Amino acid sequence: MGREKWSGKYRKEFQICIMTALEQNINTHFGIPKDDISKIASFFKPETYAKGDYFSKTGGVCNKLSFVQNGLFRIFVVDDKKEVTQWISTPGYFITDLSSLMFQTPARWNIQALTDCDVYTIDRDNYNNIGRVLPQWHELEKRFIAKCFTILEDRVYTFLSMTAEERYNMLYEYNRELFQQVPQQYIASMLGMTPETLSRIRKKPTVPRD
Amino acid sequence: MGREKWSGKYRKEFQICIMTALEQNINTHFGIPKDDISKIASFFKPETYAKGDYFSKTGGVCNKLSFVQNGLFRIFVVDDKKEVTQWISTPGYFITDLSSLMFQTPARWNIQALTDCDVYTIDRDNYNNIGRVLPQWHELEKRFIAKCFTILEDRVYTFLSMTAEERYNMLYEYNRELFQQVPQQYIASMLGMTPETLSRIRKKPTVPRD
DNA sequence: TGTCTTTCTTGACATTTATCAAGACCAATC
DNA sequence: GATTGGTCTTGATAAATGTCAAGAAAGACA
Repeated sequence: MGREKWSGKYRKEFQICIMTALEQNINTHFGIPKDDISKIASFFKPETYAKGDYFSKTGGVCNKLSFVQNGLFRIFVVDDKKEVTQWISTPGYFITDLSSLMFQTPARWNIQALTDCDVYTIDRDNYNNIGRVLPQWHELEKRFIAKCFTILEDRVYTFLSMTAEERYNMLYEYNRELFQQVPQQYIASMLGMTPETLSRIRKKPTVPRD
Repeated sequence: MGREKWSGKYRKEFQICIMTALEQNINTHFGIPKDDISKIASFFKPETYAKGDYFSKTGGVCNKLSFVQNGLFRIFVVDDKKEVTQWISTPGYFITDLSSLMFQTPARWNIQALTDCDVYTIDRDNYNNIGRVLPQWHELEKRFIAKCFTILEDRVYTFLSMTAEERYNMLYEYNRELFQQVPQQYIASMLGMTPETLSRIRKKPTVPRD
């Protein structure tokens, strides 16, 4: 689906729709009044990425934060000519290179669109200004980042205590659509195994797939 | 060394000394005026833990945040009667069960003193009040947690891209004292390998130890 | 539709790591 | 100074996972 579609009436509807999803997301993470939610959401502007476009590149500076409305992004680094996929972002999640956005340090991750994507974006200037418009902002964001921290703790735990097969099962239960949407080699990398190993795990009759 | 020592003159000196270390730590993380640093530090009260004491237990609620002045804490969970060590906290670091402190949910981790420990502690009530005394607090804490997030990202990356031996080498370079101070089985677990594997890695002539 | 490219699967084999069990070491205690 | 409990090491073996190479399948595109 080409990007030209997003214009005129379509663009308008897209915008309304995405705002709602973004507002919903903000709502579930932060228990705050509707007004404030709209205030926050109003800082975000619609953007599109074509398949293959980079949202962020290692070494550059990432100066935006985006809510993914539609499409998939892959977060990865290139290490000795091997790519290591750290995560795949699906609709409903935010993407950014956190340390780069917050401390203006070089980005640590490549973030690339795996498909055509619709996002809602806030740039650094506006990002730095939310706190003035909405005094609770820093506290809300603190809580949000703390949640992300907790998720990463869980992720570390999976590597400390689970086998490759167990990690596969966990991801499959949590997000089976992913397996139809992205190349398995990326999922394998993100699970800390080779594509061959993932393929073999999925072949086992005892293991769920598709 | 018994805990009775921490009384009278000793207690006083300990307090001054720990404050300095805490203030120094705050200083390196947040570039803020001396006054504010002291203000923050003044919320923290000295405490001691004896070897084996629990700072936090899974299932309970963790309602404090502590700065480790002296001694070691182990963060772990019990999983199918096996213990999984997530991390070992050394002097200069903060300990807490973040999600439990922040959201008052059940603690996810056990945090136990591996040695007699001196810490500086803030309880939940005071923790929730800092923001009123020091308006920038939430932003500072947000940045601090974001740094912790980044460290965890790196930790995930080590599991995605490195062998057991490489992870050992990395930790050994970063903190070789640890190997003299805590049972190797805990370090092995934290590195995602069995004690036997760690022992064999350390036996190799090509690998640094002691 | 056919061609080209990428991704997935499979097999054979190598390597890494885990498991189990026994003994060595070390430090605390009576 | 023997005993005990905990930890570390070592060996034998098994299991899990990685590597390399080839072919199959699936998608992308003209």
